[in-house]
Amino acid sequence: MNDNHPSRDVFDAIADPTRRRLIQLLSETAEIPLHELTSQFDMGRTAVSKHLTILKEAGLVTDRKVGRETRFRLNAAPLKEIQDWVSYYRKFWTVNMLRLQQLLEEEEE
Amino acid sequence: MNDNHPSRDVFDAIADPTRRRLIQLLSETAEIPLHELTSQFDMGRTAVSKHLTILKEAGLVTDRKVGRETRFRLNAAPLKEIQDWVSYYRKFWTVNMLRLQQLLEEEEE
DNA sequence: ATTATAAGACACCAAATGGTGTCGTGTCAA
DNA sequence: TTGACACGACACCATTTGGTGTCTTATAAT
Repeated sequence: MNDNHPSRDVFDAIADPTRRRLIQLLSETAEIPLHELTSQFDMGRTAVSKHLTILKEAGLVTDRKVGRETRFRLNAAPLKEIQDWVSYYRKFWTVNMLRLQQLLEEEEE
Repeated sequence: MNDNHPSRDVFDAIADPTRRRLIQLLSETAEIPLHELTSQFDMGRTAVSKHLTILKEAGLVTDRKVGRETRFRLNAAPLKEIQDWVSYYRKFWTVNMLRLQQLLEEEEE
């Protein structure tokens, strides 16, 4: 069970807009070959492939060879970590905390 | 009302673990001066200050000068964008979609 | 008045990032 | 069997990133 994948931070993986768009595309179809994904972007196959590698390292996509194609699929499970993280801060924006804190501070002075 | 801040992508801002820890620290106290934040990290003041600048550009923190200190505070509101984004993918991990898709595919072949 | 503290503004640097182009190979089609 | 296609593996490059150190200035403390 050796890993082989250098294991990426999921936060890091979703930081790039191209990778978020890849995730979006992969969520729309069960399985998509590289060349088909590439045609959706203004960049070469190599670049798209690199982004997919990063997503793979974060566990967000898996791939398999079918004939001469490499087909990619989404595995959204690691995104749970993002939701867990962000949900903690929800209480800080539901009320307008910034305004609240400012008022509290003006009083204390 | 000109911006002045180059406006950062929130996804980009939270990609760095140091910045996430800063957000964590700022969520625990209403307002913290730079030197106090710096003491929590294994890096110089300049580095921490740079991270805070990035968070500021993303709108996640605000700062104000008090005496010789610069005090920082959290503004979690922009994190809503993260939650909105990730919540869309929740349906993909609630069921074990990966396994499900694999099964569907084995059938179709 | 002198000294210590807090922090902004730089200049600097190594490593990572996000792209490119090319070459070689396996696979499908004519 | 010949050619086109899909892709991995590189080598390469400019820019960004994430850190450093130094200098200067404003403020606070003694």
